[in-house]
Amino acid sequence: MMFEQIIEELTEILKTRALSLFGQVVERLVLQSPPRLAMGDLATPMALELARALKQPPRKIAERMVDGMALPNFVQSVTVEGAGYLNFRLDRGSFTISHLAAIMAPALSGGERVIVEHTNINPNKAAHIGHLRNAILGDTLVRCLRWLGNRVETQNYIDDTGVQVADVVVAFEHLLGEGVAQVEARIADPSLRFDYFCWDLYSKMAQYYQDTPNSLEWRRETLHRIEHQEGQTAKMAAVIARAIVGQHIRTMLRLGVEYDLLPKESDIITLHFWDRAFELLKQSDSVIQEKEGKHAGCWVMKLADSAEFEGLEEPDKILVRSNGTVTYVGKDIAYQLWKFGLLDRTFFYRPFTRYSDGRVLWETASHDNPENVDAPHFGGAGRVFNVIDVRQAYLQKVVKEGLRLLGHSREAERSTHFSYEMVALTPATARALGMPVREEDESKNYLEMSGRKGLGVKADDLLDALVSKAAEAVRTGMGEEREVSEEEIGTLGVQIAVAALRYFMLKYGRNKVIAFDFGEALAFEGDSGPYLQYSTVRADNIFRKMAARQVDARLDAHSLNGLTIGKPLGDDLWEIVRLSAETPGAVRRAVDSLELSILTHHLFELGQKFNSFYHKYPILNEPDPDERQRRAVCAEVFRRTMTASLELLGIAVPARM
RNA sequence: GCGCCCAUAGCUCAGCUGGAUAGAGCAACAGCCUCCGAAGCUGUAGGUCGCAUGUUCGAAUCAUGCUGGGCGCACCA
Repeated sequence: MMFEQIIEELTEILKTRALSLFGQVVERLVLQSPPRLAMGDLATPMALELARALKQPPRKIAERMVDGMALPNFVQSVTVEGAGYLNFRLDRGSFTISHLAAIMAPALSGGERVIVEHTNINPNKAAHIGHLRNAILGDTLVRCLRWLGNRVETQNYIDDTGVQVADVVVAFEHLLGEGVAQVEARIADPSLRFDYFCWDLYSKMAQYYQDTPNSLEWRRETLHRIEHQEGQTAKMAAVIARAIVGQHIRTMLRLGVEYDLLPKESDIITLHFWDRAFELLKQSDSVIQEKEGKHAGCWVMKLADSAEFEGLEEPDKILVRSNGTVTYVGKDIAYQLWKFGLLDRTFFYRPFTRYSDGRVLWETASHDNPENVDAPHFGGAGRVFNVIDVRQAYLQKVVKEGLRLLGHSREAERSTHFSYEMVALTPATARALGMPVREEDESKNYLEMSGRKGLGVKADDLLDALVSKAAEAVRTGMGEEREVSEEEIGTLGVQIAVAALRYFMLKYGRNKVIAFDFGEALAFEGDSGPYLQYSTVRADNIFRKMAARQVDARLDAHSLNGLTIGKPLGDDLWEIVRLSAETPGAVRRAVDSLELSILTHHLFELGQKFNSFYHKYPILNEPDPDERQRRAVCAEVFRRTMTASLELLGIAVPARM
């Protein structure tokens, strides 16, 4: 935070100076770390920009800027370099000592109420790696937003009345001829992975529809019964959805992903959220019923007038079908209104499960119940992030436009679609999964996963593979002299596997399609989560060894008060401190741009600098106590920064590696 | 057809609101474990930043137009 403050003060000083010396108002001022450390710690090309307006050589302007300039705390000097850059250097010693006391301190809580909706997997089959990208992006965003002081509520929306659930119900009833009791028996059967079973069943059903088009009538009937909560069919849908959601929650928990609330579509229907939203939309004239044409009888939202939707061949979006049923977008508009507290009704709640720390994961309910009184206040946030892949960009725009048409343009502005590209499979991976790859697909870089075809890598399968590989690495890496229990190997294996997976999903820009390849996902070297863990464990080991050898690191709170650095830090040491100081800025930039890869990339750079330092500058064997102290401070800065930052990524620091 | 996204080293990607000599990882090659544990480190090699024009003191970054690829544009979600 200190570094950001210095940047702020310096920016202010420079702007004021430009105004008083040259009468120039500088709107935006670039002030960033120069490309090489020799050029100082912060630099601005502002004189180059001013040169045009002032018709003076940039260096001359720079020299006038510098002459007699007052500098903020910790800024030691300013020089003019290159074509006319202003380069600032920090007082390395005093900065390091002050920085150490405040590394990665979270912002004070009490900020804005924010809802992040993510995961949102159809509860009809096992989660796959595409869902993992969603959940990991969402969860990491949540962690960063909280660290920045926001009060965040995490929602995982459950579409328990949709076509996908209906299709599995159809398969159980018509393909297998089973009823609710038999489905419940399958769920209770410990030898069966119910979500895996449904994965296969769902793709069989899709195939059946294709071979026997008449069977689509089953889907229509089933969908209707589910939506109207009729009989055994609706019961079965609820039973299936609940069991699968439970499994999804367990899968995500393996990665450290937790939620606050599971809003269910069935409750949105039962509690007539849509009816209310529909009234509002009709009142505002933003939806009309078509009397003729191909949409005759439908209620549509007219989008032709909005600049956002310019050029669309079909500028109208159907919200209510001619048979009177509401589309998904309609329900989503109602849900989005509720999130902002703009719908004059709300849910009932009941606990779905309890996490190991006692925190309750709530689900919505359609009726009052004894536990409802204990539920916290949900919804009514000031800002909403919907983590949904880019293919739904158009629908998310429609939802946003719905808010705007209802006069809630502020909320529309504060609705953010956190979009990201899909996870696809390389042809090699698809083949490895036993999927026939068509000849025309062979030359492609990647193939889209398909739930209907059963083509995809299941989340738990990938995790299992990662865990066993990590455990194996622990086992072989430990050597014989060390006693490691199987239990500890298990723990370490999971921690390392999760690090590899979370980092893998975060390190790519969100607009990049990830062509999933087992080899790359299983990599523990180089630009990877385990690399960061390893570097941190190394730092921890240094201090553990120090304690064991009775060497006082002199880094406790008391010693730090009187700590002096002595000689200034050399470049290799200082670079670590400066990168550490830049980390909060990296978190902020990552959240502002929704590019979480900014953070992983920054931390990787920090890790590299540390590993390099680790080899070059031994600490325990350094004879000079002052030099040893300087190096220890550096290692301490690193481990505190990395430990706190890994927490933001949902990555644990293992006890050993 | 219209809209959005992508194109940077052999492969996978960084490159922050335009700024100083375009950087990593993997793969390749050459080194480093009696020395805080080699999941590591050091070095070598590898680039017409898809193409063209333009804006600018300055363009991988901005604008326009191309080329190639992906995704959307359902009374599915």
